[in-house]
Formats: sequence, C-alpha cells, structure tokens
Amino acid sequence: MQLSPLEIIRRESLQKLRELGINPYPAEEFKTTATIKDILANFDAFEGKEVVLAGRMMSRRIMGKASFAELKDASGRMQIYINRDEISSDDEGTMYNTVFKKLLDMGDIIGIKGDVFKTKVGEESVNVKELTVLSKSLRPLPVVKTGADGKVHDAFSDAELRYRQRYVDLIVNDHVKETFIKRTKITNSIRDFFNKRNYLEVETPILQPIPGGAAARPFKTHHNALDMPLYLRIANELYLKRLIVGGFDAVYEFSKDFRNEGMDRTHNPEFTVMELYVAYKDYHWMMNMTEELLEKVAMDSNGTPEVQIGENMVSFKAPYPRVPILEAIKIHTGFDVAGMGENELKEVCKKVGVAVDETMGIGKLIDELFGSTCEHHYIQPTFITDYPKEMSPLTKEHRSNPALTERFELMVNGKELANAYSELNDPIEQRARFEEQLKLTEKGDDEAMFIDQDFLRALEYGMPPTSGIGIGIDRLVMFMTNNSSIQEVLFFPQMRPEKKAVEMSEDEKAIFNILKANSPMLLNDLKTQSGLSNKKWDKTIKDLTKKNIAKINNTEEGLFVELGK
RNA sequence: GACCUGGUAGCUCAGUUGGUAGAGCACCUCCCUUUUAAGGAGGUGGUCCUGGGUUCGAGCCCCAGCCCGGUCACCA
Repeated sequence: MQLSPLEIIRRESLQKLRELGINPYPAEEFKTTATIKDILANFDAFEGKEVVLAGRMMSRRIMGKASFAELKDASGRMQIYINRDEISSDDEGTMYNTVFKKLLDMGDIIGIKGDVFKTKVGEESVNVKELTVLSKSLRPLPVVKTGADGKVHDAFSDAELRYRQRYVDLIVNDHVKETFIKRTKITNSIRDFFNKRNYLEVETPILQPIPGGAAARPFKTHHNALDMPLYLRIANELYLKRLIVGGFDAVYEFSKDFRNEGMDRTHNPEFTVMELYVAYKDYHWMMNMTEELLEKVAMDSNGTPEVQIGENMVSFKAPYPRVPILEAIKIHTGFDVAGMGENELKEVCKKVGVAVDETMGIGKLIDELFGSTCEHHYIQPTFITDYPKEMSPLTKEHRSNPALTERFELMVNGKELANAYSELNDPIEQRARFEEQLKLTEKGDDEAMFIDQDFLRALEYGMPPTSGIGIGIDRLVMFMTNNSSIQEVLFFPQMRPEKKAVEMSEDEKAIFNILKANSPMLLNDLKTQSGLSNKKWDKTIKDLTKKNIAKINNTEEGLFVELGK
C-alpha cells in the first residue's frame, strides 16, 4: 500500500506514542459524565463543574504553552482549552509538548477531564486537566472551517467521495448526520402511529421464489441446497395479504425492496417501502388515515406541517384534495378519455405529444398521459384516484364504474409518494387479472406480473375486504429533509466499485509486458518466452487470470492468452 | 442506454496561443499562556483519472476507455 506523506507522519506518531508507554487503542471503558449538547444547553448549571467527555478532535489552535481545540462528540461540538502545566505531570511537559502538540492530530479520538468555563471572548469551553488518547487516526480528514459568520470554507462537497466514504461525510458535515437522524425520527413516528392503533409490525421473506406485488425487473439469485432460483423481493404486498387471510387485522412492514432497473437521483436498486394492510377498510378510509399520518410525521420530524421542498412550500396539513385521474387528465389536456379504447387513446397521446409504442395497453397509455401532462402540477399533497383497471391488477373494481379501480396515488411536489387500493379479494377475478398480465408479458412488457399460485390459493380461502398502502420511505425522507437526491437520504447509496490499483509481482509484470506486446498469443509461446519454471509459470498465470489481467481462451486453434479488461 | 459537465497536492480549487505544475487550508520546523477561518517566519508535498496519438515539447489538442455528477430515456 502506498502511503501519503501525511499518513506516514501519523504512523510514526503512533509508534512514538507506544514508545512513551501510551496505548493508542486502549481497551478500557472510558466513562463520560456529560455530552456536549447537554453542557451547551445548560451552561449555567455546568459552569465551574468538572466533566469527562470523549470525542474526536476536529481542529487545533496551538499558541505556545496553551492551545484550543474543537472536540466533537455524538451530540455536538465544543471548544476545549489545554494548558501545558495543567495536563503535564513532569517538568518537561511531555503530555503537552510531545503528546498533544506533536503526536496527536486532527481526527484523533480523545477523552478529556476538566472544568467547564467561559473564555475571555465568551466561548463555552472545558479547561482540560487530564487528556487520554482513545484512538489514533491514521488518515487525514478533510479540513472544513466555519467562519464567525457561519460561512463554511473548503466544504467537503465532492459527491463521489462523500458517498463512497460516508463515514468521513458524517464526521465533517454535521448537516448530513441531521438528515439521517431525521430519517429515523420519521420511521419512528410512523411506527408510533401504527403501534398505538395495535397494528402489528411483521417481517416477510426477502428471498422469494416468485417476485410479486409489483411490476418491475427483479434481481435473481440461486439457492444451492434447494438448487432453485430465488428473487430479491420487488414488493411484499402478496405476503402481507396472506397474513390478512391468516386473520391479522392490520399488519405493516418496512420493506427493503430491490429492483433491477436504472439508477438516478430518485432511484436506488435497493430502497424502502412501508406497506400497511388493514382489514375491513376501503381506500376512502385509507386516504383519511394517510392524511392524518403524514401530518403527524411532518410535525414529529420538523415541528410544523409546512415543509420547504426545493422552491416549493408544501403543507402536509390534512385534508388533501382528491382528484380522479381521468378528471385530472381532462383538466390538464382538455381531453375526456373516459371509456376510450386503445386506438382513441393513442390519438390523444399523439395530440398532446406523448410518445406511444406497440406494447402499450389502455392502462399504460393513461398512465403515460397522466405522467407527462398532469403529475408535475400536483405540488401540494393530492390524492389521484380511480385508476383504470388495466393498470391495477391487484386492485378491486370500482364500486360504481367497472372500468375503474378503487386505487389512489398520493402526489406530492409532482412525485408519487404513496400508492393504495381497496385490495382485490375476489380470487377468480384476481386469477383473471394475472392472466391479463401474462398476456402483457407475451406482448413484450418485461415488467408485467408473474402469477403466484400460492397467493391465489390463499385468496380462495377468503380474504376480508382490505385496504392497503405502500409509502416510499426514501421519497418521504427526501421531502421532509428537502433533499433532491435519494443518495442524500441513504447512508450507503449504490455505487460502481472503486477501481483498485492491482499490484503485480515481478514475474507477473514480466508476463504482462510480453502479453501487452502481442495479445492474444499462444499459451505455450508465452510460457516459453517468460522463461519461468513449470511451477512458477502455473502460479503466475493463475494469479494473473484471477486478477483479470490475463484471460485464457480455449479455441480450436489451441490455448490462447489475451489481456483481460 | 443517449447526450452534456467534470476528474490537477490530504481537502477546496486556479492553471493564459501547447513552453520549468500553482494558491488557500492541512502537514513539517521555529515563535507565541484565553484563541477561534488564531497569528508570525520558513519549508515539504504531484500517476495532472487511464491508455494511445499529434508535436521539438501535452495538465491543455485528437482518439479510446474508466469514474462521479447533471439532463433525457427507463422506472404501472
């Protein structure tokens, strides 16, 4: 491993600490007596009192025999004051002159014991009397400074570095931590709301033999012992409904779902959906519940129902308008598409500039129409209701119009936040709808649904009328924290693997150089030219292929070696 | 998948018609006992994303590729 000069210095400091008899990674518990947030919030009560704190040293101002440093613990940051004669026990002032000034660095984790006080200029500080090294940091952190005016200098802002090394992002960018704390507040708020109603939080399979409950391309894997394919779930809907069949009145799950599709700033291959199913309810009830829930979530996470989302101020205060989708299309395009067939719909699409193709059925056409002409208009929370049957295979037929279903999507800031139905519980109708989906598959829609026979069997035993909802948690967190990228609300968003610099041995380099000159070449020629012994040749070429530097091809003309990617 | 930006020191970024690779912070040495983007003096540090090409000479121009980001397509 190639170390930078800064890293070498830190490793030398580590060694010198050991030589002084200081363990840079001590095992003992370090008992703290306060948190920085507490001290700052109740300064008068702490002033003059002794505290023990632990945290990371984020900056240092050394002024001869005294220094100031910034200590950051999990709760906040505060200044500490370190005086040579206060922390050193010997005449040389080793603890100060050598340990603190020379061997410690920004980023080191230390424990301090000292008295709370206020400096001449009024900064709340701790006058350190004892300093303990708790963990030496071997890599330099990005240096971010904040001016007196709150202006941040040299912010650690490179998105790639921030996502790949989220731990660094969390250390130096305090607002990032706030986002994730808020994320947990949001999910806690939802759990609290449901648990108070005695809804049961459950867990259902992530590895599924049939990926059902949504239309999306799944990730496929393989179980060795069973020798069968398994899929990572794209939704958990069909399993939660089985539990409603089993007699639970209300079940919910925060479900990590996986979809093998494109990635952009609103899509990550793994994401979180909260799905809830409540027996004996319908989608009207579900809209009422959703309004109530989201207003509470906004209050719990932000203290107000008003949330700034980009340029828009969005209010989650209930109630929200309810607009049938065909009505929305009429409002925004002027076309009444109710009852139209496929060809008529395609005409309308063409007139309003929506691209169509052969695989699109009525459902997809209406969805496209809504998506491109209406969706972006709904900034304030709005329930779009009564979707056409073709695009909702798991939804109960509308009680007063057989062409529609009892479904709603909740639009916020022009994006879908939730999707809910009066669930289809007629097993015969459900089987027919699945078969419709199968036809779509044959037509070329690779995202149409699979048929889950066991789910149909469950429905045949009888499922009570039920309403269900799925809420996109990542999106909800994006709204509540005013982030426009899903990567900002996931600790570890999916990234392409970093390319690692592959290190080669001398033998490997020699073969690599021969190969570079004439790839591909006959394996035997390469072996001869390398001049290696049989054993050495075998090990070297195997290591090269393992590292994907070389590739062996068995062709009719013989064994060839070529450069890998 | 298509198009557009970008990739230079540990971090944030400059880099002129193609002519010795720069700044601030960080780091190292020294001074400094209530400072705060601490200050003062001096110094170290580079695979200019990778590989080709053009050229006497490439961080810069050309070609191919890699990676991040953005826009679009896709995502009921």
